[in-house]
Amino acid sequence: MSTLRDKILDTATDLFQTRGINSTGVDTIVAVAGTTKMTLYKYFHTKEGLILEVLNKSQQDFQNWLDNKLTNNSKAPSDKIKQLFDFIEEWVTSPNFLGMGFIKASAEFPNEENPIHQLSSKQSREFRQYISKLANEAKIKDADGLALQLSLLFEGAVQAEQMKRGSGAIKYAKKAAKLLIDGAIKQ
Amino acid sequence: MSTLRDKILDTATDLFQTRGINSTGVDTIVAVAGTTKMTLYKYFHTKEGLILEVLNKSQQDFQNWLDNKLTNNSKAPSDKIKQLFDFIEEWVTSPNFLGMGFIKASAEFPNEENPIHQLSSKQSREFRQYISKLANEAKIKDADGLALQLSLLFEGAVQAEQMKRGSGAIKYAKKAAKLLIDGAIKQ
DNA sequence: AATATACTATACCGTTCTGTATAGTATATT
DNA sequence: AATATACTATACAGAACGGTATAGTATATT
Repeated sequence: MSTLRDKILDTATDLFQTRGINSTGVDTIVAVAGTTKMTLYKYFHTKEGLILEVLNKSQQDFQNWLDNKLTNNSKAPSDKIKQLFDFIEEWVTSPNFLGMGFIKASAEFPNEENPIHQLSSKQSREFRQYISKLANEAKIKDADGLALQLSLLFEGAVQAEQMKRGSGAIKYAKKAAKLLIDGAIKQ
Repeated sequence: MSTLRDKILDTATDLFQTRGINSTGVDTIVAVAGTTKMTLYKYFHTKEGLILEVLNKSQQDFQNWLDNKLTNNSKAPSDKIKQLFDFIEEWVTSPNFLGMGFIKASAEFPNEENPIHQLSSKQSREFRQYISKLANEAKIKDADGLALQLSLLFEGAVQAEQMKRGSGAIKYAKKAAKLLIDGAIKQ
């Protein structure tokens, strides 16, 4: 596997997050990555293809990181859903945090017919299903309902943090999540 | 007051929401509005100026609409915060709903130094303060905390609806909001 | 020594972008 | 009749956009 391909992917990921996708030209990407357009277009047939790969890799990285955190720290199977927002807080408050790819992408490509919007929407749905799985393992009755609510808190908190770094929104999202989870367990 | 200026403003608002801000050129705006670039640049000195005015007007319209709804329907002063998500639901599920301007704009202009990002951030903060005022009038102790949590639910639900129209997310946001409000009142 | 692979360098194509310059029309005011 | 105002029509400047064509280099494989 070429290391240049990864370099382009990583550079694009960073630039898309910090400058926006539409505001980042391929000339900028190759200049920062230290390569040329010919190489970029060898690995990624179009800019749209590159964007889709960036989104996929970002989401995979996040999901893998979160799943490892939860797996390595939970004793009982019902611990995971309770610890979820602890690790989300860790992720959001990390100095490396640049935002959530699919949230920004869906805003830049608002048309539901657009492949980038569709991928974003799919990733959001899959993340919600992941939370739903955690809720099910914790024997929560309305697992899907709780998962949807937690995902709203999550996306709201990420949105708040994207607007103003260090907003502290995640602290309150965590509190709200605890209340909702406790309420759902007692049912 | 010129009617053409308003026509340009309305057209830009619609196009920015449906196609994205960066993806909408001024040529498209004037073509759809049925005028010319000379007229657009007479009223708005730059595209950035137009964007800022579009965001301001959108937010004013939304806030006015919401405030009228709440004022005309609340008997006791504490009713407003309880009815908040009823009207948010009405707004989100309306066929005219195209998303929240400042949420999309902040994603398209992620740099916190950017004037458009800064306006978006300010609008989000002001909306949270508005909710905070409602919570205070309802004699809720941690009014700011509750307002922040409700704003996270709000932005999360809007985000969800922007990703997939008819997601039904607002129903669950409403339930969660009721739980959080009741919890905050009992304290 | 010959060949394949990976990559660089550079120039270019056609299009779109924001913004302006120039000239002309239609309508209302004085 | 003269003038101001609002607007249209069109062409263009200068830059940036995505994407390609051509030629050449450096390295490893056979």
